[in-house]
Amino acid sequence: MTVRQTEDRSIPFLMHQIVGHVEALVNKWARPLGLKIEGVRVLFRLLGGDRTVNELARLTGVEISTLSRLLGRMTDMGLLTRRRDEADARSVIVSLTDKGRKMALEHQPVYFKDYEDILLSGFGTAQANLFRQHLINMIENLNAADEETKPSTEAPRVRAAGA
Amino acid sequence: MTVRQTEDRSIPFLMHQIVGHVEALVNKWARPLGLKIEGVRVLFRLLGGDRTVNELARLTGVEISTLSRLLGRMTDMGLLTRRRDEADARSVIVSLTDKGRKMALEHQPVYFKDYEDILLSGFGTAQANLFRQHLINMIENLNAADEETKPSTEAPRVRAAGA
DNA sequence: AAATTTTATTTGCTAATTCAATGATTGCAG
DNA sequence: CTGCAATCATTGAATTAGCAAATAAAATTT
Repeated sequence: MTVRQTEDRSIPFLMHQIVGHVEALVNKWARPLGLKIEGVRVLFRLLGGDRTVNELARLTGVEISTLSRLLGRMTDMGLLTRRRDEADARSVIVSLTDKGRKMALEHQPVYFKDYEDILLSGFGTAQANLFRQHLINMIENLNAADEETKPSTEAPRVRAAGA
Repeated sequence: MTVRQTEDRSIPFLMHQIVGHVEALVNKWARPLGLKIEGVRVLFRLLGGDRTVNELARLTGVEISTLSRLLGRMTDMGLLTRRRDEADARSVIVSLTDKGRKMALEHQPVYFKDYEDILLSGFGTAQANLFRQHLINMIENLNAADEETKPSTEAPRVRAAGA
């Protein structure tokens, strides 16, 4: 099994391996709950308060059409509810049901701590914090790279020419 | 878009975001080639020599049945070939065709360097190396965690150390 | 205010992904 | 040698992903 025998030490690939491994662990763990990692993310995210579908997509990294259907399934499971936003009827607000909240609270420590602890085994506090900061810097780098790719901030006006 | 507005600073989640972002970039880049990131990984991996399907699955992190079908598609595209291993007729050996090798060589620098450079922007050499080492340590931690979970067999089945 | 554009969510369609089952081959104990 | 378990790869069937189109409600222009 050991994913060791690799010549590819590129950072993107190493991170891919780690993330894949952790997500496999989470999936395995969440299976008895009838969820996969995306559902787990939604569940715990909602613990922080109600969200619109759009916000959830941004916050969990799940593609929005995928998320829409996932929410349907989780609603069927009785874990959450959807209702129109009265203030802006385009939006749908997603909330946990009591059942969903109970499930989330019960497993919260495992999800938020255990997997990180496995990764950080042998790391000192300072090291861990530095590492976390590096990750945050990388996200900023990626966002910056996106900006460069699409410098159309000023005149993106595309007149509807054809169909 | 900026994936910034999140309270979740857990390391698994941060890494998930980064990996997702990078993979989206690679997918976008690889689209004109008719590939997605899994195909790109297979292509570049084979540059290091022929591999069995099993080895490729391990080395690329692609699930094996997914990989099997992916190899079929890439074979249809003329990028690689499959043949039975004469020594062990259970295995199938995958090789690049000339076309596949040419494609890989042509794009190798982009794949192996550009995305890492984006992530590491603003990092010093020492920082980058330290970060890389941390990632490697994390992979070892995950492998160790796997061992604990399945203490079934005493004998560590470490086969084919250096294929 | 009518027309147009933008934002928010859902759905249709196609392709890809997954788990589980199968077929084929090898390794090994008796 | 024979039977049984393990390994390798593929495939069947059901699920899921992701793009684009559809629907609907604001926001903006004219």
